[in-house]
Amino acid sequence: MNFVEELTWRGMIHTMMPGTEELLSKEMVTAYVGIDPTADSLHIGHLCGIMMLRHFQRCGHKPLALIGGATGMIGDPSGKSQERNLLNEETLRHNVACIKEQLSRFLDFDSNEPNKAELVNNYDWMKDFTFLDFAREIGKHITVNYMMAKDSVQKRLNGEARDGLSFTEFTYQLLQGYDFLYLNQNKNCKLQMGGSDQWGNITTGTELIRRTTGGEAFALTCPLITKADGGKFGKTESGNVWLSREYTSPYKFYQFWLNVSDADAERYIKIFTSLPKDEIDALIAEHQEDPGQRKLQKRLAKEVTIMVHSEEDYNAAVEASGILFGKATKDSLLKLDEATLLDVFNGVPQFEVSREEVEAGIKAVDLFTEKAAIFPSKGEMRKLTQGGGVSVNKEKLTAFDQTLTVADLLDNKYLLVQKGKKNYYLIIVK
RNA sequence: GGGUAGUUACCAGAGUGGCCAAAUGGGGCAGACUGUAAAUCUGCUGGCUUUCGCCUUCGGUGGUUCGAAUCCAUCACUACCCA
Repeated sequence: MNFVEELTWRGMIHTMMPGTEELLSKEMVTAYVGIDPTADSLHIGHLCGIMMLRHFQRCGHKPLALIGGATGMIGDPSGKSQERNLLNEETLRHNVACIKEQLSRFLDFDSNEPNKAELVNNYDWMKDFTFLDFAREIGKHITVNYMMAKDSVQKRLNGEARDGLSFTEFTYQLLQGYDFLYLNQNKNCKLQMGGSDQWGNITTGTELIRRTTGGEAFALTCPLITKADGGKFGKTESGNVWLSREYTSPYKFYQFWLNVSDADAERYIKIFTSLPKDEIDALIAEHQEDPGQRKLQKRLAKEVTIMVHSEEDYNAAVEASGILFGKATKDSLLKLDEATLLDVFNGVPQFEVSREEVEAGIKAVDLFTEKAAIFPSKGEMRKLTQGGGVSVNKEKLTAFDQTLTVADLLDNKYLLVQKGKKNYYLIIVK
């Protein structure tokens, strides 16, 4: 199955420039996807582009990951970004290193194959490019009329929520276009991929290449990942879902995928796993027969967790989920030995308090707001408790100022607090 | 440079001297029901307080007033039109 066929059945093609498929079938092609290094970890919003590169490499082509060290400083006007801060070089270097580490789980950077992946940073070729040179060499090839016609620009100029567009942001598409030109000339890169929101920026690049060097260049975009209920993909109540375990624990990561709705699961498993078509088709059929089993979600969560983290992390997450969401009671918690308990709660936020404070008996409110930052305010905890949303050791808290003592501790050491159904916290008494 | 409109909570958006911690909608969180899903119903959604109440908030600053999101002055920012 060739690259385009692969992406097609996976539902990962939104728009493709005519001629792309022919190009891919006649030679090994180099393609790139851009990534902004605004943090030292990728989040799952980046995953779609990365998966495109991964399939690309598996189909024998050469993937480039472009880190937008320069463009990331400016901010893409498509989407509602604010003016961004300049990243200093040190931060940038750190972020690039971390991102490369993460990318290496998906792409092969180290082989001796001709199609090994490469990482490039546009800061390297933008930093010494002066404004005058840029204006003369790049700017003169593209008309403002052309740039104005872009959707991302039009939206800011005439849309419902028009809020103006600074010159800096307006220039963004040219900078991105120049990246493509540079890679086209220096790396023989002929294809740029990205999310459908990047279409306008990408075509500025192909246009620029056509007008300056007459070279051939193509564009391919994937659909924006959406949720069936219209919410933003990749966000939970605690923010972005990151690939780094520092920001999103493997347990939480696993839970995110497990909680995907039926309506989304079919699309996601095609996009975010490398499972072959017949296997996915079989899973979908099984799932439709008995959706309550959530076979799709479980498999999706398994594949992605193993790919991003590891088999051990996956097993730990499954075990923890079984205990936390199974028919656990206070009794079953008491039966766990300490090692298992700690293992299970590895990915759960933990707080330490001193033994003296609990020995005297402490009100739950004080413990959960002052000693451990489970609730931001007492009022919030009170309201949630009154609504029946707070549990301690799997038993609902009846009053928010209920007094807790040593007798409530598991293993004489731990307190398992539940905020809502899905948010667990472990308090360790030292 | 000139003119016009505007800046209210997470977002959108009402409120034009006291009845305003501020309508309504969306989003978010929680409860019930379920399958850790969706849909539906219910509650909450500035802080402290069991309630009463108190404190902080309507772009910034200063003023008028017994009392200001609301009136005045001034500054800043944004959008649109003209140059």
